[in-house]
Amino acid sequence: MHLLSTHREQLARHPLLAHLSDEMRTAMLTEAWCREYPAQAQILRQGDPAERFFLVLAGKVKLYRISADGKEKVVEIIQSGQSFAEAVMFLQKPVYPVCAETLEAVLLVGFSNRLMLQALETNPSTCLHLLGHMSIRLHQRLDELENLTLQNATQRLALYLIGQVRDRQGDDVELDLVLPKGLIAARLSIKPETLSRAMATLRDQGLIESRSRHIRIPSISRLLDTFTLSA
Amino acid sequence: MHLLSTHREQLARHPLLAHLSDEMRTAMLTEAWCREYPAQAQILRQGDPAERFFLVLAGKVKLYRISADGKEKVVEIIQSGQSFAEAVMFLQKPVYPVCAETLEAVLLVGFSNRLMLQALETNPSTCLHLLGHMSIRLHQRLDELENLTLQNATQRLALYLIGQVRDRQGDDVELDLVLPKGLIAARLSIKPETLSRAMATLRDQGLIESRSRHIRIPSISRLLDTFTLSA
DNA sequence: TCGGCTCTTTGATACAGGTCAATAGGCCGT
DNA sequence: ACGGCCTATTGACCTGTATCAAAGAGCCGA
Repeated sequence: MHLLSTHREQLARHPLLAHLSDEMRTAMLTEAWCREYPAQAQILRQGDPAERFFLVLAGKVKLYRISADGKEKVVEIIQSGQSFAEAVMFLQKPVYPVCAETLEAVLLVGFSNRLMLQALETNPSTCLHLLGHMSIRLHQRLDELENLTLQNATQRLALYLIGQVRDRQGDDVELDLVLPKGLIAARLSIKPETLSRAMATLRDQGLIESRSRHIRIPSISRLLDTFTLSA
Repeated sequence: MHLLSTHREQLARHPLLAHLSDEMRTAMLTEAWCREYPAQAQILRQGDPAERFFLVLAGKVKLYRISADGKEKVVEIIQSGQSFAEAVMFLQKPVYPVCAETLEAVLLVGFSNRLMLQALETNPSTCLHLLGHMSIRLHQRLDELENLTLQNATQRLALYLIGQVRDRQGDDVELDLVLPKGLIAARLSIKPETLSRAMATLRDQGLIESRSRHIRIPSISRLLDTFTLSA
């Protein structure tokens, strides 16, 4: 694998590799491949046999699911530095449960499931890290299920916006959306039109100000209260 | 802990305990408590600090979440023999993410998270089992998310019914619902009224026959086709 | 057997969000 | 600056599910 040294470091620091023995980590790294994808490229398809899990070094990857009747559900947007498909290797019949597609140019590293499983057999500490990792994922999904069933479109948008806030000091906050609105809509399981109307609603209530991608939240707490108090 | 020997066996066979060393398993079992609950009893509340995970020896347990504005979302129904809250111990700040309540008289065993974590540190094989376990859970949640967003009430009911089928030999199948309809509705995130109408729809289309809790599916494949073919 | 429960079904109506269609705004290459 | 293309907004309408209300259907306990 030919990688920039900055990338090598980034990889070695990743929690899934950091706690391996030196030989194991080296083995994983020598066996790994690294590839560049253009924007809108198919990385993997739902149902493909899963032999690798992945780490995004640069760019964004969209994970989505196609239902029997062709509709698409965006499951997650993987940002640079994050890994995905690490949970698949533990299935009896390892098959990717989602499709993956690049949103922009992407630099991707693929690691062998087989080697990783082998490594885990003698490395409880990495096992525990992975368990922690998957536990968090599991709880995120729970949050998401709750949001989908218990909150309406406007509330989901509000939660999304709050989740996007970088530096949380102060109640008045500004932020820039990292994704086009269409994708945000997909992520929230609503249509772009509905997202548009939801933003309008928040704007009308004075809860946000927005000029294209740039958004100001005059008071996060007020925004939160709106639906905490069943409004 | 005072347990019937049948229960002891059931416990020892459980995948999370079966692969522990004998001393570890004994330690877990001596430290565990076992309790009986009446129907409709609160077992644990969302937000409580999590010190144990649980195994249901008899009865059914409802896991649900309460949102900020008081609405309830049923996350899962735990049947006899299943465990729950095993993923919580890996969080930095272990706190139960759901409420748990008995649906009927329940016999419950509670194991120490601390001991289990300790056991895992020296037992990669159990780690791997747990990883497999959580991986399956994670993928179930994914299925559920897809169902919620991509399928309508009738389709969700159809999938639920198919999932309830015990012996899958033959296309013509009969089954008895194990839960009252109100709970099934909650599990599918719909109102009882809507469930009623959904059943009526399936009945009208000749896809099922139903007499109270007892249901016949003349042709599973036809039932599946109904929405696979985007009908 | 009779009330009095809860669970289920059915009907009427309301509302959120989806769908379709038209318009407006950005961004880019020429 | 122009046209073309993609993204975002706005409007009119439709559909699925929730909601409210009432009536049946089971299932006790007296």
